[in-house]
Amino acid sequence: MASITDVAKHAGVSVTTVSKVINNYTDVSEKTRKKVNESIRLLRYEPNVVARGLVKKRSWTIGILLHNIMTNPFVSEMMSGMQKALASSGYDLLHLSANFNDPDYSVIRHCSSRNVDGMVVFGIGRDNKIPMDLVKAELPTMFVDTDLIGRRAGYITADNRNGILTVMEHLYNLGHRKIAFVSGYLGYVAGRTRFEGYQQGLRQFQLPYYSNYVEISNFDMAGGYNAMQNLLKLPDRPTAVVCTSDVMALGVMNAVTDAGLGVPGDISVVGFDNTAFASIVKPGLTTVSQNIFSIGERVIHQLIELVENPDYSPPVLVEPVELIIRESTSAPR
Amino acid sequence: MASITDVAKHAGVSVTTVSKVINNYTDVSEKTRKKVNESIRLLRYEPNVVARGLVKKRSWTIGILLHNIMTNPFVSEMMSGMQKALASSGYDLLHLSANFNDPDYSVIRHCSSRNVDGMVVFGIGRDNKIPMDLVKAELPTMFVDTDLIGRRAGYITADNRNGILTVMEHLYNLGHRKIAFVSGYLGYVAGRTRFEGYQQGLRQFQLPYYSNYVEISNFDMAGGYNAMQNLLKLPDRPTAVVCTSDVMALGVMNAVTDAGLGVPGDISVVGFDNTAFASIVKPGLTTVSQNIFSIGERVIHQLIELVENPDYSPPVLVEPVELIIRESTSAPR
DNA sequence: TTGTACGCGTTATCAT
DNA sequence: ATGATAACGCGTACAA
Repeated sequence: MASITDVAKHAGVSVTTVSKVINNYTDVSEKTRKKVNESIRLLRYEPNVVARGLVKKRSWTIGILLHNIMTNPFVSEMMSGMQKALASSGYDLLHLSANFNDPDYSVIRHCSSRNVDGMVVFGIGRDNKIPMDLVKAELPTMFVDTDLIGRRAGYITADNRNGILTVMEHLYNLGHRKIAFVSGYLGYVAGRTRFEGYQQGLRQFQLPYYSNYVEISNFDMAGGYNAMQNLLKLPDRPTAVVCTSDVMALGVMNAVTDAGLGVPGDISVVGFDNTAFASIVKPGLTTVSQNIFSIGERVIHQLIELVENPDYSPPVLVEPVELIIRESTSAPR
Repeated sequence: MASITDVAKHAGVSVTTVSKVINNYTDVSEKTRKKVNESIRLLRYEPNVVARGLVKKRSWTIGILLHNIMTNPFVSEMMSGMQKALASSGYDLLHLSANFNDPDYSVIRHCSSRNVDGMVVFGIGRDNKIPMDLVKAELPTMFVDTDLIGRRAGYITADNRNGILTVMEHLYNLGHRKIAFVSGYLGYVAGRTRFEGYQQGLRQFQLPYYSNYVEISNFDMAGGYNAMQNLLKLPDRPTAVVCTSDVMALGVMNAVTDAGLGVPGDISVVGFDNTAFASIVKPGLTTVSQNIFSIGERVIHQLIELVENPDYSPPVLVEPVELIIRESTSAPR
């Protein structure tokens, strides 16, 4: 690949002049500009980002750290959104290969070694030191689903609270008064805010809070199944179950069916995420749809803004969600 | 972040000596080595990959080009495999932001501008010029599911042919003699080799080939649904349907059910991919499982080998698959 | 065994 | 308007 020197020689000018043309400096005559551009075209020259980065101490690279990719159904959707936002932005996405088990792995060293301009962090909670390291180092960072902010760090998350609130409203309007809540571990923001939505919903509709109606279990089908089995044992069992994920909701539905009961006839079930399952399962699962694609897009837009503008105030973004009503919810018997 | 100069000053040696220590040269005394390493530790020094890359014309970066991420259910699984293989390899994965619509986008320019060491290409077929550009430029490349090879390019794909062949054997042993084939577009290797497996299976068991039993449709649920509707109209309808994807199989199953027939009672249905759906749907879907995680791992291992060894012969890898038997197949009536 | 000098491809500064 | 020169952080041939 031709270098800037080749172009300079070919055009009969200095390297400096070529650089000026590339970077749209004004102090170069139209005539030389044309000549240089012609040489660039002929030699199929492309500036070397690495060399440029060395002097500018930048890389036009957004680093990303993904943990537990496989267990998260949204990775591909989020990446699609990011890909769209990155297209023709001049930035590429650098998937950092981190060994999360290595105790002396340092994101900061990794990033500065590669001159990474900004970071996206997804699936890594506060229990890990990485987020705080990023915040302290004041490297431009956007967290997804981790409510951490700093001088150069913001975050984005779906509007979990309102999502569950809408679910509660939907169920209340159908006539449900005995509504249970099935969730995975509450340590992450997503879980916590969804639980808050549940509690707020109860208050709003003046329903009592029964701790027996709250089941914290594994964040998968089996977790949902077990949780529902417990709920079915209750003397005054709920007529509706709100789950914090579609997979848990599937487990719940199976438990209901296996107990000889029907969904939604005996018990209404609601999921969260609107994964592909939700529309395929029978009965179709009422659930909350988060626009992950949009989250991916916005993360990148915000991050680039943060990178390029030192005074940009790190945003806290809450992405709206939407209730998708299908067949798994109806009025109670 | 401290630079190599800082370390040299701190240790009271020249920059060269520090460099030699970093790169494990033998011509440095144990004493100075210790001294230098101590300084490195104290200053939390990390060599700058960008500067190093400028000198060595490398980047310790594997570029990846993903097209249509969202429509492919395997991205996250493959990326997990790649992530595992990349951990502690020293390489990071650079997700190239390509504008596929831009006619004068050039992978080669993009790669050489960033000194990308090798490329992984996934979801981009021969109808695009990108793969051939890579082959011609002799940039170390591994294609996934695109059977293209070159002096520095190889590919990896699941053993689609044997996968379908195993399915045919399974159905034949159950007693099926009228076996239909439902597939998406046959332009890609995956589709083509699966079709070859179907044909080979027919020959192997001395079954006739009926073109009416072959339905090419859209690669989604609706496609499967429509295909099955056509098959149901046949005077001598099949007793088993082999699909080239789980989603198409779901569509097929729905069409069977909607026609008042049963799976597997009236018609056995087989999918491909063993996506999460397969085990959740009722009846559970008999399908072929590809080990995408392993494909991801192997792609990276091979590519790194290719990058670091100029004489390494580009591999053609076929990843074994496994038949997962569930409830959607049984002996015909 | 250690260090000097140069080059990698680019941009910034300053002189012309 | 143009160019010579230094610098970015590092690797290496060669000299000492």
